[in-house]
Amino acid sequence: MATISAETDYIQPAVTADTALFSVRGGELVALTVRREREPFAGWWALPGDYIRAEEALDDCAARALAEQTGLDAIYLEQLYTFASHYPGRWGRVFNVAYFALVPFAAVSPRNDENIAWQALSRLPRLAFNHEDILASARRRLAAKIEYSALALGLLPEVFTLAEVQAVYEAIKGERLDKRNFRRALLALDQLEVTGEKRQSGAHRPARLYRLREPSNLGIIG
Amino acid sequence: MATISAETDYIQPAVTADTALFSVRGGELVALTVRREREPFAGWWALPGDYIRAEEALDDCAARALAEQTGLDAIYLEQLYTFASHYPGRWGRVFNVAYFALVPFAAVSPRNDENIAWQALSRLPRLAFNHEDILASARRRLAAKIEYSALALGLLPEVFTLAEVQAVYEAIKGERLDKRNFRRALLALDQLEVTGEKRQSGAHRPARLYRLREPSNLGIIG
DNA sequence: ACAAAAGTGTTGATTGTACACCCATGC
DNA sequence: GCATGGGTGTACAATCAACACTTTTGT
Repeated sequence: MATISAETDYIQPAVTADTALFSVRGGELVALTVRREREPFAGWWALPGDYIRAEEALDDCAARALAEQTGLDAIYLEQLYTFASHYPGRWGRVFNVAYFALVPFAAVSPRNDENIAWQALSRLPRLAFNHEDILASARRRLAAKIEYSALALGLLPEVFTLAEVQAVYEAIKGERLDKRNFRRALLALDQLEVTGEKRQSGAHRPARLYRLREPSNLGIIG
Repeated sequence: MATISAETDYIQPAVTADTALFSVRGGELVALTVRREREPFAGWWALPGDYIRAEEALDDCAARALAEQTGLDAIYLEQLYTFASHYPGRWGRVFNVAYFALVPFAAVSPRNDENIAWQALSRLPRLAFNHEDILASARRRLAAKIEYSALALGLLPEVFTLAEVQAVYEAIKGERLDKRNFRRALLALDQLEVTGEKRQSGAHRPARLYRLREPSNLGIIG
């Protein structure tokens, strides 16, 4: 490298992994936030995240921060983008490696804590640092990925009705979908199987319950 | 953040931006490498890259390293993935923010230098660090993106024949394409215009020359 | 005249989209 | 018996994939 800068030139920044964790509650897309205790941005809502440890992998750091701060274990975790920020003064240079994660709705709840909250994406409060940008970016990725993967099935509990799946897709895409076309396409993925059970919920015909055939391969379909 | 680690816990790593720069030469997909002068991996081929400067943006760092080390200015540059490596001893923790870039073939040449070389992807030498992984990852991204964007047009010189465009796509996808279907789909993007000129190259009918209509919007089509 | 790449349309298969009614249940 | 969400099929449009011959040039 002919023109590399002098060694003293490169800086010693901090690196964090921060995760945009999505779920669906009551037909709305929601993201998990935790309240910051320390400066900077003490008292603000922020995405769960932490400084990376000395020998830790990035993915492990994201998963650890999530578990420590919220008690949740994501069913899907994927690196999203790295942001470089500069906070003058004692905080200096910070790199945020952003992650994007999903948990099944209603399957597990975060630790009951005033300082942990699901935020509806449609009524998002101001977030610390650049976390609103991270969340927006993660949301675009999620919307893009559900078009060609079975990823959204990761937002579902163990057994579910097809109407629930459709509600998840509608929450993510922000539009209504045709019931017959949706069900046809969904079942064509060949990822669901009927349990044989039904669920009664109101004064109408009970819905068939489904589960994932292979709990593993949510990534790309095919 | 209830359980955040003590401040002394987080580490002070080095951060680099490294770029997988693609082009097409003689119908083959090629990537640019530079020979490293210093340890670690002195003498090995590596992707162009550098440590980030104190107030530099990541994108700027990638572009600067490319310009300084190869004299090239990429027509397209996009962040790809961040890798965390650990090199025991004095090198310590390094984060590589990988970039993915394109330059037109034959449009500009890198500085003439023994220590700069285009490598055919089909005959890639061993690379320093994890740069083979970065290159493989960049190649997957390129292959995925050309399916739904006009990105590959960035690999072309200012004027070009449709056969040349097809050669670029075939090099990236690693398969032969149908001439008629390819041309129909390409022209349907509505990004090309005929120059009126023709290019004679051998004992056969000369080919019409095209250029990009809007040199700007290679990203997503539509 | 022949070799070599340029250029050009049609057809069938697949996929996507729009759309309306009957079913099972609780009250 | 009526209100409620569950469940199903068909027809048309759009897109994709396969395929072969004529044109222009140099030798």
